[in-house]
Amino acid sequence: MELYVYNTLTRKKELFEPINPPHVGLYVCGPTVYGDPHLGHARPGITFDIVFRYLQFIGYKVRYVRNITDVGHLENDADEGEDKIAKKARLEELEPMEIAQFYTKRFINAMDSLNVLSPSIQPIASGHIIEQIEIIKKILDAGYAYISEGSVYFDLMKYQKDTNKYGVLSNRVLEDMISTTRALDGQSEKKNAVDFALWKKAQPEHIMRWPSIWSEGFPGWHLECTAMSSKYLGETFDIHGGGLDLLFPHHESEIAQSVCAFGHEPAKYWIHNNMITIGGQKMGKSLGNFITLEEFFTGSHKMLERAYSPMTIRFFILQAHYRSTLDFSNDALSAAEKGLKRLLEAKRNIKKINPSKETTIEISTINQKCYDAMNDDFNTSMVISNLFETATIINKIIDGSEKINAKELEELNILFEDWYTKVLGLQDEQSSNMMPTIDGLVKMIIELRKEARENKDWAKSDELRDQLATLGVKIKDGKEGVSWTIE
RNA sequence: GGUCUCUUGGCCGAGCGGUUAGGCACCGGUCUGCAAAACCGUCUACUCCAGUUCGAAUCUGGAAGAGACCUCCA
Repeated sequence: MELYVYNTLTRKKELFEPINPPHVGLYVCGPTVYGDPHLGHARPGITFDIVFRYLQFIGYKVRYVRNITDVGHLENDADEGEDKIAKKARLEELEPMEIAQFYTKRFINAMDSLNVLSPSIQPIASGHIIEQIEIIKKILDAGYAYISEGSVYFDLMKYQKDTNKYGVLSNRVLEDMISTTRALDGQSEKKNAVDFALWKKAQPEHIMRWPSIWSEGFPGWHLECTAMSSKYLGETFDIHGGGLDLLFPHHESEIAQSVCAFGHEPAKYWIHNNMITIGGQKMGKSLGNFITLEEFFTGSHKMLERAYSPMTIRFFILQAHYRSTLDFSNDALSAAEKGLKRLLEAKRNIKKINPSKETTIEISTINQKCYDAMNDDFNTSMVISNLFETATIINKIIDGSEKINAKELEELNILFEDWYTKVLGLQDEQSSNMMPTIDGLVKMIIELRKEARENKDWAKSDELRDQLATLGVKIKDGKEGVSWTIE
C-alpha cells in the first residue's frame, strides 16, 4: 500500500516516504486569533484533520503541530505599524491578550464541534519570542539580514543571488516582483522593497511589544512558523500544510528563513488546501462576505436560509477534494445534510441485519476501494461515494434482495467504523448521555399512539405525532414497526 | 501587467485515454388509515474550435469566460 500526496513544491503527486518512519512530523499554519472562526477556517482544519487521521490509521506515529498566531500582523493600509490584534484591543479597550485568549478559545471550540482532533501541540506565537529572536540572530550571522533603524530585514536580493531559491514554492520571479511591488510604509528603511521584516521596531502606539537587542518591537510575519516548526519537529520535517493563500509570501518566506538559518529547506512535502468560495468569490474578511461557524450552527446570518450542523459542514467539505475550490450555497449544504443523513441511517441499519448462510456481496472489495481513494492524495470524495454505494447495499440486504453472511457482516461493520468514523471523522450528532432517557420517553409515546391507531382513533394518533414533531421528534411508520429521529 | 488554476447534467461535486462516480432535486414505483419519512428504479454532462489517437471530459494548440496569488487573510 503506497500513499501518494500532491506536493506543491514539485506540482505533482509523489510517493509519501517519511524521513524517520514510522514517525511523521506535520506542521500546519493555524489561525490569527483576532476574529471569530469562519467557514474558511473549517477547510484547513478539516483537511489536515483528515491527513492526521489517515496517517495514523495506516500506522504512522504523527506529531501534529498547529500554531496559534496571537502576535498579530501588520495592517498594511491605514494605521501605520499597528497590528490587527492591537487595533482590535484599542477599539474595544482590552488587553491584546484578552482578545487573543477569547478568540483562541472560540477557535478551539469550533474545531471541537467539527470533530477536528486536537493537534499534538498547539503552540502560540507570543510564547516563542525568544526562539524567534534566536532565528533572527542566525540569519544575521549568516549574512542574510540587516539592521535598519531598530528593525531587522531579510535581504532577499542576497539570498536570491547566492541560492537562486526564492520562488521554488510559488514560482515567483523576484525580478518581476520588484517592478510591481507597491509602496508600503517603512520602505525607506529597506534596501529593497521586497525585503520582509524579521523584527519590527514598535511605534509608540503599538501596544504589543517585546524587548530585543535591536529595539522594543515584535517579530516579523513569517518567523513564528519557522521558530515553532523547527522547535517541535526539527529543522527538517515531513509535511508543511496550510491554505493556498499562504503559499505566497508566507510559505515562500519560511523556506527562505529556514535555508538561511539552518542551511536547508524546512519541509519535504508541502500540502495546500484550496479556498471556499461564495458565489464564485473567495470568502474573506477583507471582502466582508464571510460567515462565521457559529452563524452556520445557529443559522443567524442573512445569507443562510437556516442553521446547519457542524457535521453537515464537515461532510460538505469532505465531499469535495481538498485541492478544489468549494462553492458555498444553501442548496449545496442542504444536499450535503440529506446525504449525510442517508449514510448515518445506513450505518444504523447495519445493526438490524440478520446474517444469512450465503453472501452476495464482498466487503473487502469496497474496503480496498476506500484505501485506493485515500492513497490517491486523500480523495475523501471517492471514499464517500463508496460509502453511499455500500449504503444502497445495506438497504438491499434489509429489503431481502441481497444476502450477507456473518463474516461479511462483521467486515461491513468494521468498514463503517473505519472509514465513516475513524478516517472521515463523522459522528452521530444525536448521541448524548440523555439519549437513553429520551429514547425511553419517545417509545412510551409511540406505544400510546399505537394503541390509538389500533382503535382507529386517527385524531389522537395524529395529535401525538404532531406534538412530537413540534418538539423536533419525527415519527416514521415503517414496515418493521415505528422508528423516530430528532430533526 | 506578471504567475497560476479552473470551466462536467437543474444544483453540488469526483474523474488524469477505453468501463455506472456519488449526493441533492425532478420523475416513476414500493410502503402507508392519511401523510411524512424511508427504500427501489429512471433521466438530464463534460465551454467552444482544431489536432494527436483505433478511441478524449481526460493529451496538444488556439479562443472565450471565471477565479486565486502578487498586500494581512484558511
